[in-house]
Amino acid sequence: MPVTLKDIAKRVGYSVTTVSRALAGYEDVAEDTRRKIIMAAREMGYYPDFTARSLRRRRTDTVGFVIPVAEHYLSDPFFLELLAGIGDGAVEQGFDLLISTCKPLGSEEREVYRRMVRGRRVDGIVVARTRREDQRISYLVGEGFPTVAFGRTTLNLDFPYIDVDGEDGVRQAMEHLINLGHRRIAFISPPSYLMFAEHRLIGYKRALEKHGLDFDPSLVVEGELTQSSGYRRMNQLLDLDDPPTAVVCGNDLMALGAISASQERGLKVGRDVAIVGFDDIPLAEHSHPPLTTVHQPIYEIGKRLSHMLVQIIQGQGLAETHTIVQPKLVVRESCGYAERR
Amino acid sequence: MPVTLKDIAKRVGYSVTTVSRALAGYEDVAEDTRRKIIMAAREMGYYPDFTARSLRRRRTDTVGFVIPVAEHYLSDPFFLELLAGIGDGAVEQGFDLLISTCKPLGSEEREVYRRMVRGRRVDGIVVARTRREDQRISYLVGEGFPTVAFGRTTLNLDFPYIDVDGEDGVRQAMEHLINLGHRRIAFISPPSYLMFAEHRLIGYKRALEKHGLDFDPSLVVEGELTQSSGYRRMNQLLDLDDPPTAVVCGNDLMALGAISASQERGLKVGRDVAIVGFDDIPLAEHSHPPLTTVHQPIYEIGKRLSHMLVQIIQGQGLAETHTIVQPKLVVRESCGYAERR
DNA sequence: CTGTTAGCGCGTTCAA
DNA sequence: TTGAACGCGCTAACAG
Repeated sequence: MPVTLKDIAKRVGYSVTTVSRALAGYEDVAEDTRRKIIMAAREMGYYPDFTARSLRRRRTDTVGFVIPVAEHYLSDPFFLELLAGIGDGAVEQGFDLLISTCKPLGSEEREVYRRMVRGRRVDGIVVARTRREDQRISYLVGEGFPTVAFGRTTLNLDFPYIDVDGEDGVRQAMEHLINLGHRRIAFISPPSYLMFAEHRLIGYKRALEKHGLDFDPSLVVEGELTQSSGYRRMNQLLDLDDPPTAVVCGNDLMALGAISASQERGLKVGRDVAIVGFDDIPLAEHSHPPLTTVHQPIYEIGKRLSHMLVQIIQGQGLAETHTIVQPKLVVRESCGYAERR
Repeated sequence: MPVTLKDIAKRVGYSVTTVSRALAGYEDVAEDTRRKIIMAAREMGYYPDFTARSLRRRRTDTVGFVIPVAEHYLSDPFFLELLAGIGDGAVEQGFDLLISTCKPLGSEEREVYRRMVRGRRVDGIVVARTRREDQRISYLVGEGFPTVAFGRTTLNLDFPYIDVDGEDGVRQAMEHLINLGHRRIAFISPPSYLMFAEHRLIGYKRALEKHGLDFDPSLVVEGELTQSSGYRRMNQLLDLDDPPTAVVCGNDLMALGAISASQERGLKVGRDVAIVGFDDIPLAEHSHPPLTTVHQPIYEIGKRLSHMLVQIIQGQGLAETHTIVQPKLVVRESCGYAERR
């Protein structure tokens, strides 16, 4: 049986109240009494009951995060990094992290969020991979529940977020490819229901426009952020009568798939075809050839989101509620730069 | 303000108790009463308070998992898959998942586990990447806390686990390489404090022995399960006066690093040098060349661990408490098999 | 069938 | 400086 305040009280001969206050560090406890109580607590191995404390304080010191898992299980290192950032950020502030996984879109998802919110399971929620009209956000904001998001939405709602300027990221990638002489550049887009698909696509289009290149719809295909879908989409692009010489991918995983597809056809990536990713997951650096990609500081964003969320939970104002982070193109060899040196 | 049982009771004119029972589906409530109560609850948007319920029932319906993060953040897809498995398995049984991250070994880790256990934060814990003398296990078992592990230990303690037969996995890899004609085979080991490092090393040694090959200590180096450490260790091996022609790596990430290192030196992996990994993370299939590796069903193991844990929590007996899963070599191209066909 | 009584363990009045 | 009383929201034993 776990040791409770009552047990300590009985042992030292003080009331539960006094024990509680002594342990909580209240000033109105005699030094001597406090010492005795703390000693006893230590000896008896007292540890406050989390549940009871939560009920009383009306907060759980826990943040929630629901991982949207598209396939039967997830494999995108993006989430692992984000998770680590959120987790570490939470821990730094004395908060725990409650995780659920759930297929995106659909009623099950709604239920998962309701459970967390209405069951007062957590004090706040981090939403990632925002959607254009994100029902999760509208629900959470509607409930007045502390929420922060990685990404924007098209909703006319004010909520705190951090987002990466995907438009600019893709623009950087495009400029680089265009400078290298590419004219037929394809784009393997993330699923279009995701908000960042739109930003990245805009970056693609703007860059074409700016350099007087035509927009060819057959060069834009939609993938599912997985390697295998990148692989399939790349094959599709290479099957075109007039295939692209360069491809910008919606994330690194798809870029890796695209590399595989190219290599299987005997193309040398970086020479015969240029491939650029987005995210800069740890694998990107170690792929073969190393992947040129747009770096976004996922871990740091996760950590910062946690900090923001905790601030909101604790009723402190936020200095910045809408942060746009500038990503940065990391040039490696998959687009041929290295060979030109 | 959230709606409570009391609010409903006031509205329908019954006692809190009756409302509670009606909602919980007890039989001893008049059909008519139940209907009214359920209607009211629905209209008012009632949702049970998780914390209060936990306090009363003395259980949280939550399982805990502490991710051991060696570097400043984690990047091994292994954990993501395991996490997904544990999470899905938990959800299937109506349990939530509480996550913490923590550097392995050291006092901070002990505190994290104490917090979960003594604070009755969770009902049970999953331990992964067991260590030879795993203090986490001895602590948890000592506390009599529901625990399951992915991996064995050298401790003389009885606790439920699932483990992969790493010895046999490496044996399979070695047999394959030896059959292909390799005689100088290196082993990039996981950190030796990990239990599975030992099993895999034994598999390596036994295979050498069985085929009458000498054990050369300079061919065994210890890595840290990351790509960059695989990269460094591989370089070290290739710098030997008499470098190996084949390398078995302690996990896929290190194998990917080893591939990079080899390629940077102009070696063609699969022809000039054979590389085998362990895990079969999704990336393995898509690396270039595709990685020959020992497959272990990480997601399924995670799920099964969750199921076992919940069974223990609910006081049901376990059919199998010590499960050894047989891994299976997946032959791809990094060891040259494909070129021999 | 329904209500009363009685906590779960903790923290916050308020009075002594 | 300390303690008694009270309640967070829910559930369980018991009585009627």
